[in-house]
Amino acid sequence: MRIGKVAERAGVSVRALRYYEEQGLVIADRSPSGHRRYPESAVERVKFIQLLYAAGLTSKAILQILPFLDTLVATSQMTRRLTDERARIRVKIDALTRAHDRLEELIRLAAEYENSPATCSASADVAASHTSPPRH
Amino acid sequence: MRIGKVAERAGVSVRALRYYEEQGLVIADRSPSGHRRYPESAVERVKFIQLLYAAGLTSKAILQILPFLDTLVATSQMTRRLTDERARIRVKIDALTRAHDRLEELIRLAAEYENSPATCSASADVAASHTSPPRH
DNA sequence: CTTGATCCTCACGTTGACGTGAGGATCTAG
DNA sequence: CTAGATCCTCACGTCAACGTGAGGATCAAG
Repeated sequence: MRIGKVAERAGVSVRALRYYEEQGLVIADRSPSGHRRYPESAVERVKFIQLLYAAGLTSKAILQILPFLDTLVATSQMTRRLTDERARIRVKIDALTRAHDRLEELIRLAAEYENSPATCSASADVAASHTSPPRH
Repeated sequence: MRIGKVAERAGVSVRALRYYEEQGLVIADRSPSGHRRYPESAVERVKFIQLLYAAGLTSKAILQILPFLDTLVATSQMTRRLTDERARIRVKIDALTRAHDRLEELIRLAAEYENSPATCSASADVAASHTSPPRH
């Protein structure tokens, strides 16, 4: 498959695919004229790479993990990498969840304000609290 | 309070605080000699800013939201900003969760391999699947 | 009064995952 | 066989949230 088709089917840019090759994430052989040729499996591989990028992994970290997809051989080091990244993702999910909940709290306040703009100033302390439960 | 103390208590660098001021996120008045003076409330404010940064918001986006913390006046535009950012965070949580689950799947495979390296090649298709459930 | 800690303002450096032409070769449909 | 689509390789640009000195003023304690 040519690079444009892979890009389209995987939902990334052509430039991104060249970058992935540069980083060693995807290997493409070449046609006699030098054009990249990808196997069908490249599409799923790129989607997986995108998944990890979206989770905040760096290309170096992805490069450490990809061999497992190819060989399914799990050294203890590979297992540790996988669990380490999973842990990192968990931490991020927790941080995002805290931010989400905090925004939700503010949105509730905003809704209260819309219902009765004049009588909401008593809730001002809630906006300043960070983790503590309501202390009225 | 001086900048060093705020940095320490909020868990950020002095440079970060200067940057926040540059972005209009935190206002500090100055001593006659030009040193920044922060109110106590600055610590919580900076922690809130950090929370939003950690959730992937840009300083511009945070700048749009901060006035609500100060005034607790919710225009319809403000409410929309809050809900928009909450939605964006949700999307990120979902993406992270997908990556997390995928890694978990791989970790299970790795564990299987460790238990019986020779008999696991039959699971090779699992590593290539993306969203589909086990189809044995 | 002095000294070490803390603060100030420029202003350039860093990092990662690409974007964006420049300039040119190759492919493919009609 | 020709033209438009697609591809190639450099190689510099981007953006955001700071890091990192340089060079100098200010503060707090003894």
